[in-house]
Amino acid sequence: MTKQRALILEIVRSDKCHHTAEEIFELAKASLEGISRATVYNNLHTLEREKLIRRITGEDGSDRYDSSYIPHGHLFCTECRAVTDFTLPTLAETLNGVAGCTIDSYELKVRYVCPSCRRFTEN
Amino acid sequence: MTKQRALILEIVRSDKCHHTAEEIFELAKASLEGISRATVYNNLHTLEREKLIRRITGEDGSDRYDSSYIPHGHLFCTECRAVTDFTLPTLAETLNGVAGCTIDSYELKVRYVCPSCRRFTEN
DNA sequence: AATCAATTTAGAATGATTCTAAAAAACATT
DNA sequence: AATGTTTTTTAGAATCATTCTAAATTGATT
Repeated sequence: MTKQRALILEIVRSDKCHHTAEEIFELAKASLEGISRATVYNNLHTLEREKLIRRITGEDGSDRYDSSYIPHGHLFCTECRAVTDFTLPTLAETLNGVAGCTIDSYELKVRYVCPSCRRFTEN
Repeated sequence: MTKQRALILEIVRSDKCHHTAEEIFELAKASLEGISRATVYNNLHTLEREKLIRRITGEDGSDRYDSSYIPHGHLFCTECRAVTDFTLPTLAETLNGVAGCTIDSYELKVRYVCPSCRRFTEN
């Protein structure tokens, strides 16, 4: 485990808000002067393959990374772009049934207008 | 409704396999000599906004388009890249409950190894 | 210290998508 | 059908996230 990889894992783990690779790169540079963008991408892939982090494909073209490997869904507010986690305890089981085998993983993205944005847009 | 838009809608509607924008562009060119790539992208966005087609963010960087606007999930085989539809009749209701309001839409992607690929990789 | 594999680096390359500004088409009104 | 207005189309340039490349560095092992 190189210091670059440890740092990137640390950044993803200590983050509540699903950063993009670019954001992680910026954060990493703050601690490790000369780190390269390619290193960030390489390690994000490696860590994902090792199931230490999870990738979620964002609404805006760039992928985001999530520290929790526990399967869960994401609520995307179409107004303010906030991302909120939620869990659906029985979904993985249900999907195994649908697929007819044990699934690798799932990604559930929900588009909605979050409560605080709803206050302004309604009426 | 321009002839370009009608053609693009027609292509998406008469397709079982979730084409990419590029594939739709190629198919469109076959019918309409000088159609531009930008027109394809513009219309895919417009049609999506009008809820006539649905966009799904594929596993491989490029978006795909789906003729069915009925909410449903997609099974992605991680071996052969095949995409299969499935429905989970109660999911939309469940998600309304989780979100605390009527959701706009959801996207459920499942990664697995499809039955025919499983035959080869197992044992 | 020598060796070999894995990792990192900077920057170029790629590929999907978006943008731009001008031309064409569609539409509404007379 | 002529007019003006709005929308759409077009070709190509620009952008942006990501991947690739090849050389340099690091780490682990003998």
